[in-house]
Amino acid sequence: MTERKPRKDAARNRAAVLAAADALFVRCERPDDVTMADVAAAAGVGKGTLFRAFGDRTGLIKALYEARLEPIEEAVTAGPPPLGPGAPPPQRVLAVLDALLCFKLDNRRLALALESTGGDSPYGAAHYGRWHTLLRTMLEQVPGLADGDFAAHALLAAVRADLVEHLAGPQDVPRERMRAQLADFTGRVLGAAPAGT
Amino acid sequence: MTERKPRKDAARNRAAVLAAADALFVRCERPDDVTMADVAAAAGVGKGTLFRAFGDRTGLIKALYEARLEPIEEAVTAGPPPLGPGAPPPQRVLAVLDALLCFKLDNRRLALALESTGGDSPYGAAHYGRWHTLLRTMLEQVPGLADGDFAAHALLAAVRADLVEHLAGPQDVPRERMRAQLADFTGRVLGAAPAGT
DNA sequence: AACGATACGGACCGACGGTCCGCTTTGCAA
DNA sequence: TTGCAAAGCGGACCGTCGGTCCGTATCGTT
Repeated sequence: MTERKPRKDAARNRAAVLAAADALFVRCERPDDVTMADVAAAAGVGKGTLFRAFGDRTGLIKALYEARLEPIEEAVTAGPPPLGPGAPPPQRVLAVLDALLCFKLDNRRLALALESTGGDSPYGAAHYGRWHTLLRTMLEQVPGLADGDFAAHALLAAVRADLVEHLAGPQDVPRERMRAQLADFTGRVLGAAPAGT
Repeated sequence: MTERKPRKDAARNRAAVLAAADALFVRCERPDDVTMADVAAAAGVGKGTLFRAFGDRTGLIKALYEARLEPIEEAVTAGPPPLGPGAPPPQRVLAVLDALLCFKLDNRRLALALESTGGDSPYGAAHYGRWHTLLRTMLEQVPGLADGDFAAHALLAAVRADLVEHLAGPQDVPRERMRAQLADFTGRVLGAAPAGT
């Protein structure tokens, strides 16, 4: 309805901006020494173009983030178990959180940029709602868990970008160790009692 | 050694700034519509004074935060159990996290300001290290918990200011409910098997 | 009283996110 | 091919904010 196909140059510029921003975020130390002017310059584009295409800084970061995240969301909604649907809830929760952790490790700066976008919290972003709903739904199928809603929030908090950055960076915790730690922690939440049914 | 007693007006101004900033942070919607100029004006002081006393914005917020936090740290290090030393680790972990949650509920805007101080993450702040060490130490005495270090980080992440804000604000979760949720979640981490010894 | 040390305060600066508007490009249609 | 309106471009420009600087006022000591 309200769909209007963009002009060719607009599409090209949008892509150029995304690519440039991506590269800049990878190379930067802290996310906010990538300025909008930097991105525009690196993309060979005026600032006006950049802001028209993405609205504001947050919009640009969100667009980048969603683009990177898409394969994972695809794998979760339509891929094979244990990530995809069909796996028993506990295993799938483990798998989803692990995937999320790996994603943040692979996109540290970008995730950091998104979550530390001053002003609005990460909890306003659309994708957060999706992850939370998914986790909550699965957690509610775990017997004995009183409150899936809060548990979902808390588990997601365990893979927040700045925590991951803190551990992977200054603390120098290796990737596999972090994954194991997270899996252990999550396992406890899912039911520390190893016996069952 | 490097201690020099401050001049009387300096001390008075410092106090005025702290009080003014405190009031402004309580009344504000988002932490960054309290500007340094606002604080200076509200305190009846020039910007120069403000920056000389606290270094920068982060310094001011940290000073405020630590001041507010002091009673709780006191209660933890020297008060009666279960918050103070002497309580068995699981109960004390519960008590500490509950105290922390209540603190963030009572100081939402301030905590938010501190943790969203763009640039450096919350993990650089001194008090974070203190809480983490305390929790880790206690968690390591809980049997079956493989990694107290990560668990401590993850539990602290569950009471992060913006999560608390998200739940208490937009989601309108009542205080007591949040406390119960956190306690339940923490209990699971500590050992979901309620039976035992 | 007088004088050095200390602190004050607001004009000033540089940076950044975001806007505006005259000019260029695009793509449709005659 | 040419003409033309709409869509898009880009960089000068703006307001705001954190932070600095330095001439002036205050303190407290002798």
